[in-house]
Amino acid sequence: MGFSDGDGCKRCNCKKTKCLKLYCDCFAAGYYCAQTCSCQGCFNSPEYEDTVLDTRKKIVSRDPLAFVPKTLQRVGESPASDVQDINKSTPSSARHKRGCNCKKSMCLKRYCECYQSNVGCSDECRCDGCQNVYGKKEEYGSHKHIAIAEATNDIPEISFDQKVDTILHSELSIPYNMTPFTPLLQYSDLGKDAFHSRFSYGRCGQAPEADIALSATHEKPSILTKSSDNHKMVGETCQTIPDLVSSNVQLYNCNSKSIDGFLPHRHGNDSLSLHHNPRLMAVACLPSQTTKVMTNDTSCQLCPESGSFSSLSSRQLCSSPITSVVPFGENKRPNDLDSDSRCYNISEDDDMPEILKEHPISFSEVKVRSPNKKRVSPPHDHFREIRSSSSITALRGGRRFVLKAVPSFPPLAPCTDGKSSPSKPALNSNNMK
DNA sequence: GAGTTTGAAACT
DNA sequence: CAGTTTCAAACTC
Repeated sequence: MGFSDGDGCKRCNCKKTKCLKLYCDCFAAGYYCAQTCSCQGCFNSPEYEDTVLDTRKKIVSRDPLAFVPKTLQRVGESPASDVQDINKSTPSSARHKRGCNCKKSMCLKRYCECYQSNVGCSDECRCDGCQNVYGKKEEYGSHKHIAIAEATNDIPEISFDQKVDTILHSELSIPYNMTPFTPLLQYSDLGKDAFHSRFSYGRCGQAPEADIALSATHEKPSILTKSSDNHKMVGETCQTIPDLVSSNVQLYNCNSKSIDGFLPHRHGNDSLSLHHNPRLMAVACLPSQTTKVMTNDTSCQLCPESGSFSSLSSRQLCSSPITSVVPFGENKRPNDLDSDSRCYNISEDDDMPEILKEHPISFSEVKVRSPNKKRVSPPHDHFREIRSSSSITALRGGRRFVLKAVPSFPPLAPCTDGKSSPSKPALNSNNMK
């Protein structure tokens, strides 16, 4: 359970776990421990990057959603409304990714993860006597289903684009005041060009940049980092994902050689936005043909109003474990995007790879592993949405959309005062393995 | 600040 | 996979 100081960094007090388990808030949040942590025998520092990475891999192999932000934006509600007053408002449109399991606290204390995240309980919660002031689970259950219905073809007056937008919005919207989150930006050129991109790597507000290059596609991505410190993990991390998750959702940059248009632009110390609003569209893809780009401690938000991605400071974020398939068709049909629209049009992909035309993917292939039987959330509902929305594809020449859930696996973002002291415990492999 | 309670995470 | 243990944060005094 986290506590943080003003700069948004977690502070932990771990004594036994060496800050290498999810008990440790710093570790769980994707941060290295800070000097101000009171932890003992901490291994969660850049010094032990390899150990940290190993541990993270193991945890993710057990629970692909382990490092996913804890709260999700709800369908059909603008996060902007939640942002009006970060300190006072209730992000009523958010919910905890797995729900809580409170028995005694009635979801009225910070023992409750929902309450702690300032979100209401949902029907995914298994809490007893829920009195969550941000919303009792019964209230949210009905709300969600309404929202899902809105995202489907069941409501004929909603346009195709609106439906897509609804889905994208629901998955990408990021309420404030949530768990820090590192977005997973994924890219597929579907066997075409490799691309280069930059992403920032933050230390709770600072953002040393790393250059990465990805090679596509039928293999695990090869990600080269060219950065000053601690960035190797990003590549390693990304490589683990395809093995760990049977499904994923990706951002695609179709036909592009760079995603510069998606580069985060930093405003001040820890506020980022992604400009240039590359046109987005959902495409079909084969899971094996994906390459992933992971950004760091900034999160991307698909802003319905501006039609652009933006990124929020790590402390202000939460996001979904599910991301929509959102390719960047920078050279295609510029008119597809309404200039001021909330919607991203789904384009016909003229140069859609043959393999995609010949091997349509059914939703039966979409699955989300949830090793933690107790609370894996995912995506039943999301996939209901998606499944429903998939009927949309019939409207557009039989295009199939495969939206797969991918666990966010945020690269560690050491706090500004992240530990790098020499007084670290000696690395003992016995402790780590 | 010490002790207790709580529920998530980890383990069996 | 259900039950149990461990853990660290939240809470109380």
